[in-house]
Amino acid sequence: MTKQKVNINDIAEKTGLSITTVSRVLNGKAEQYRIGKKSQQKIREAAKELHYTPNHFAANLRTGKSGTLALIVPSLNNPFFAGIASEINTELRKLNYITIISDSDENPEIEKMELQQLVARNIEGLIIVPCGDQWEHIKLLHDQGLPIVCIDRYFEDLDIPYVSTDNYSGAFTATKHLIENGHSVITCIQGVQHSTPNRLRVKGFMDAMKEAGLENDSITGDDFTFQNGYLETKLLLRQKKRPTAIFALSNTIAMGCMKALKEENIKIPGNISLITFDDHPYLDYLSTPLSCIAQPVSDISKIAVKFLFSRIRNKDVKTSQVLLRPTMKLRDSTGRIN
Amino acid sequence: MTKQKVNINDIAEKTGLSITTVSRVLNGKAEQYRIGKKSQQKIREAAKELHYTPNHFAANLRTGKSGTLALIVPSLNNPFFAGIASEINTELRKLNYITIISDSDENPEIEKMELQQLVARNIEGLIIVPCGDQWEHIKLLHDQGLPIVCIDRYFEDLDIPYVSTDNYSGAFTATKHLIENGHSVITCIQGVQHSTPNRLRVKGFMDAMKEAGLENDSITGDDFTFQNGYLETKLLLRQKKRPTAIFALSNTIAMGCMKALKEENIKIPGNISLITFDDHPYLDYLSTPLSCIAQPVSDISKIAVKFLFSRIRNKDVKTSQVLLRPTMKLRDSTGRIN
DNA sequence: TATATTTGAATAAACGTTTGTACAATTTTT
DNA sequence: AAAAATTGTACAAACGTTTATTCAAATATA
Repeated sequence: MTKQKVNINDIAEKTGLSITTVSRVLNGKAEQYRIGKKSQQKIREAAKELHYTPNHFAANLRTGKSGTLALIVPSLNNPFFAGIASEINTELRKLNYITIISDSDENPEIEKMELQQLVARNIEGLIIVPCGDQWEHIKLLHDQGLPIVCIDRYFEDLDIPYVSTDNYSGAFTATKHLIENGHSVITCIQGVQHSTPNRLRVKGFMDAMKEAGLENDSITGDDFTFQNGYLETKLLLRQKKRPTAIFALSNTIAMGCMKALKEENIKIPGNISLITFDDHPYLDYLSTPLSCIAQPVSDISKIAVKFLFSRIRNKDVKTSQVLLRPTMKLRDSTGRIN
Repeated sequence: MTKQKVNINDIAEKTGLSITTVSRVLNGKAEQYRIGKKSQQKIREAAKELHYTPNHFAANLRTGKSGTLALIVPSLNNPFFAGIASEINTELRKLNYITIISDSDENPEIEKMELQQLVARNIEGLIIVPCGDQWEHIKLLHDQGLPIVCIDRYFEDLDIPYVSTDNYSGAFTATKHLIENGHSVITCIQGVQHSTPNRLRVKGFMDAMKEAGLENDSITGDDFTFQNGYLETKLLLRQKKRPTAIFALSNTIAMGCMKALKEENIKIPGNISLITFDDHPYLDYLSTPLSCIAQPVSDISKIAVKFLFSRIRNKDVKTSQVLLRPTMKLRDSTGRIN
């Protein structure tokens, strides 16, 4: 209502200089083009006075650069991903980029559509937790030169950079811990089956079992959700041969387990032991503080950003792929059995 | 590397039609401008074949419309805001808008800068949880015609639309519940003091106390954080006259309380009762399941989106401001005292 | 003094769209 | 058969920047 948006032209008029000069000063290229000190000051003052905000659309149309990065996660409702989103968002802001955060809702079709949208918005880079086992659409963008890094979930056989947790070793450690405490009938409740982290966790679990000479056919579940954890645990408890320990492959799954166990009035770790992937502040205050394999969320985020920028700044940097060691946090949910 | 980006011109050339015609067809204005059926089909085919993706920057430069909305929250790390962000993000996607989620880190300066950035990106609307008590920068945009709706926190005296919880009644109810259970020495640990929800919650607390004829000088704290809850509880326990109940004004604060209480080996609700604002799935599984005043997060988000769009579609709709009733969820953390 | 160099700034073309206006060609009406 | 209306499409300007090129004035050099 008051004034229309101020543009570079208004400043040019007000100062009596050309828009070229204004643009250059405002872009910090004053020195490079030897704009006089006085002119510089006049321009800067006018800009401030008129409350000038540059129009990114115009600038980006010209330069092709959008100053925008994207992050796609499978679900912001999962505290693990929310944490990552928060970290990355602040990291990227520091670098003067805006981040568009998208939620694929664990649905590859939505992921593809979002990606389309983002590309149309000329994103300069992408950090993604891919939610399916299809990689073509991602690979395509990568080949076209868009800087991409996968986090958490990734594609082992592609040369797309990634940073994730050493899921295998995490799962192996957790399982071994249970075994060392005398458990031999252990059930693993898994998440999205085809995802790399899930596969490696399951492998870690199985290898640890095998190493101990235990049979390991007890792997169940199919989603990183509360519901999955709840349902599978309910079913588990109806089995003839109940497990003495459960290894939940995520935070959310573990919560579902707890609900089921509570309903059935089964004590942790008295009747059953429980260990989970992913840490969370709440875990410490549960009726039985939950032991877990904690992923280095903050490091993952920071390294992902680093990888992304080395790509952005130098397109033909060689692919970096890294797995970070998780740490086991023992609390009270895993007990000894004889 | 392969092909450069395809534009409307390429399609025009390929079809032998003008870019005007191409543009019109691709924008669904074919009928309006009576473009022949054959031409339409040729254009659509060519677009598909060439993998055309429109350049939003160019389009938006021309139209001034960005197809982008923004959401600013004080902290994505707070599960309450993460939940809201997730909800809103999916709601807005359904409406074919992209959402830029920003985190002001509870810092008004950052909030202002983010807002600047967002405005430069021509956002068409804003949903914000303002983090300070300054409203000028927001009011300014609102007056300039940018559709804005505040959620959770808002400014009572301005005519900016908002949707929030009836914090007063929530706090009143919670306090009354404690009083009815025999508590008379109750401490309220508050969050960001100047924020409207906090003020109203404190008022609700005080009024309930007053109504019961109890003195109510026990209000402490200054931040919606874990640390604040922890520290204040620690201090509280060193007082000569310990409270028998604590009313935490947020989820995060309550977690801090619990940590402190645990450290001091004080049982809930045996030695002290605890009730908090904000619900969370975890609350049910804590050593003592936590009673709370649950905010209707999903409704808040949905209504906010609705308000925003009525503004977007009709600039001079009258301001809507609404307060939603919270519900008290009684679990085990509040006990009777004699 | 004439020429070369430096300093400071402007002109104009692009970026990829959208859209008001114009205008032939065809069909309908008079 | 002439005039009017309809149909289908194109031209060209605009959106707000950035930037390659050009150029005048001031200063230094020969």
